[in-house]
Amino acid sequence: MSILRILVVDDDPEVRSMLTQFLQRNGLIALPAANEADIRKHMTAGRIDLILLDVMLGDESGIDICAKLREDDDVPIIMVSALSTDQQRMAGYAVGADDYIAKPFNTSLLLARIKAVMSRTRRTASLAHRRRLSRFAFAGWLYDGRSDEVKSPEGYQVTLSRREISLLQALLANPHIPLTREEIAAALDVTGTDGDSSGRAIDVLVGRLRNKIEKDPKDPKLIKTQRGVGYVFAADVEVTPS
Amino acid sequence: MSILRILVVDDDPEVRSMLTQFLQRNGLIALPAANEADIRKHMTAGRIDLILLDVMLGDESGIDICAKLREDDDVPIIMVSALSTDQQRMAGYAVGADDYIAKPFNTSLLLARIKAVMSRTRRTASLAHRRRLSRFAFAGWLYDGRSDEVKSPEGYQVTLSRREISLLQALLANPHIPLTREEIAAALDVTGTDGDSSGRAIDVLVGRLRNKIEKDPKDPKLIKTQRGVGYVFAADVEVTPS
DNA sequence: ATCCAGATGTAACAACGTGTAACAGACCGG
DNA sequence: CCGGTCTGTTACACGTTGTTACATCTGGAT
Repeated sequence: MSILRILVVDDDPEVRSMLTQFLQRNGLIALPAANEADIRKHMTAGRIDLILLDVMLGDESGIDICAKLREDDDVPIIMVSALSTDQQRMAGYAVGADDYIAKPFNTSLLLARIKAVMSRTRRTASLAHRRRLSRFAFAGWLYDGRSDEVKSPEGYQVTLSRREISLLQALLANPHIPLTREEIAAALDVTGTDGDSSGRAIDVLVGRLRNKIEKDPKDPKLIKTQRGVGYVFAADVEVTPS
Repeated sequence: MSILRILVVDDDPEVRSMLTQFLQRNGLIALPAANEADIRKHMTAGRIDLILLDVMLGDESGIDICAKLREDDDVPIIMVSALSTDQQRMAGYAVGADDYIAKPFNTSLLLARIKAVMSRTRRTASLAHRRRLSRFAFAGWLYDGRSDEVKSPEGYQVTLSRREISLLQALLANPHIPLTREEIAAALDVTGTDGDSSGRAIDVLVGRLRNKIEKDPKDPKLIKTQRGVGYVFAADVEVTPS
């Protein structure tokens, strides 16, 4: 079995250096990266077994990068953050992160986590297939994650706005799991608008998506309201390769 | 396409009860166990898809149990602890735990964690099928747990509120068993309101549900009052897949 | 049998949660 | 410039929920 090649992604050079040295001292190959371009370069240049991906990468969002990586790669990803709030974890899981660890971390725990994730990866032989899955079928509808196209049960293509698609993605990634408005907001845009907004934007957005995909928006069957909690995608979701 | 069977292992019966009810309300089959012997019994008796294993089990150590389980089974294990020290996490990962979660839980995160672990192990096609077990027939009424729809003996759909449905679920899950107000409150809402409320909310809620499903709410036949105890669902309940 | 303290039923009310129409501002293309 | 789309904010309507106050019932004590 070959030595694990870990990609360490952090915009802070000191953290990068410390982590790579630590991993190397523990028998792993550690490659530093500061941003998405670095990640792409390393992954093109050679095999990467696992990515330690910081959530805050200066101008870039680790969550966004994770989501993009997931579109075309199944490499295990451990998200790293100084703030491991539940919302962030949900967002990370929503975009396909394998695990989450908070800074400052116990380095021994980090090693244990890395081993656990790699162990799981090996144990799940078909994990690669799951990570490439990006076509979602639900209640006769079809959402293709690559093309961002949505087709109705009758075969019509339905035009959704950027926000509506993001909301649909968040819901499809968590079928039958109630999502709070904060969680939805976090999944929609972690680094963008101020998350402190106490407005009704999510409700309106949900209403707009309902108007487009529900047979009867006044009696929704797909996106149900869970009073006092938020919204839950109530349809079965089948995920297949696109 | 089977429903997830979760084994809840905790020596504290209150925690066990709370967790199993929460999981059941979310469409999972939850089986309680207090110690290793219980675990072995359940795993011998039938399929277990995932184990929520508390670290501290009275005289027994969850870590030790996890290690032993790993010797001959690859069932996914989420370790649970009130103290999520790094040492404990490391020990858990070292003996093969799949994930770790600290009490008290964010229940949405717990569900997300369960889903993530199950997705990784490819043990489930989708969480979408979890409600197939939950159609309840009683006295001509029909409650479909999948759609949360309630039909009267005359075939009319009756609209129940979220709380009314939760109450009905709790009653249907325990036919002919008197439930105290505290038990009903616990079944209704684990993470919400303070359970110490000495108000009359449960009584009012029961009254509201009676108004909707009793032929004569002043002379209830379905939800009977047991004075000094609480309420008992007096009708026979037949549970079938929906 | 009567009495009564405690238990329970319930109407009324206030606060809260959610749906949604209307509007304004930003943005883009013709 | 104008028109169309997207998006969040605002205001209002309506359903839900718990609290409060009072009426009624009940079971045990006398």
